Amino acid sequence: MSGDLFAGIAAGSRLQLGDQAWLLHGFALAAADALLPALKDVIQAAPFRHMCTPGGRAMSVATTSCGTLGWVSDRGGYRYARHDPASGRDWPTMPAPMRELATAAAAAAGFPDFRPDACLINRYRPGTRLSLHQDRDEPDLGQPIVSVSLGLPATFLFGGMARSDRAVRVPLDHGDVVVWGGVDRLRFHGVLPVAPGVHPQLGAQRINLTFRRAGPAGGTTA
DNA sequence: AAGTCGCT
DNA sequence: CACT
Repeated sequence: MSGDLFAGIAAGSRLQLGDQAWLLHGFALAAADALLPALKDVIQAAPFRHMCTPGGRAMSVATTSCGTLGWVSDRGGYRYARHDPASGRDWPTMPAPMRELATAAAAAAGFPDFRPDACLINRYRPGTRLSLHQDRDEPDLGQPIVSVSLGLPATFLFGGMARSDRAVRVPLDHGDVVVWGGVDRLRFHGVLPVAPGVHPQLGAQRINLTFRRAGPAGGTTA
């Protein structure tokens, strides 16, 4: 079973998920303590909310964002917005410890010049999930996606270029980071329903940070 | 009418 | 499966 492939991964090891896709096991563990207070401030300024898909259904996962651009979804589609539609205000600034972690993780995975301007923050309570999808709303697909797992464990699905392609199941724990870009940038991915549990630091939830470059290539969105 | 960062 |  695929779980056996991942069963004995040492902290700090890098596991290749594709030509340009990596699981960096435990990469965020050291940074997590500095990250969590900053994250708490972000969430206070821009609370989690349930967005609707263009199909008109509410996502089970709750989302918010920080950075100069935030990911939003409604009946009109997916897009990046400069303002939080719930408040009309700018998204909270991306805290430096978050940005630096993302840049370091990208570099460790072979993407040395990652400058994220958006961080989508997803909150998974037990039972919630995210079905297979592509991240394709960013203009510069040369920049990777950096995904940081915090709190409860989950099973990440890493698929192919078509939704129907078989997906690899990747167990993710608090502190794990997945990076994908280049030829793997548009691979379908998702998260299986999160199992009930309580994490010592985060309680009954998993929080995923996905860092992206959502503004123009190389440009200074801020 | 193909596709759904959907659900059962 | 049902909805857009």
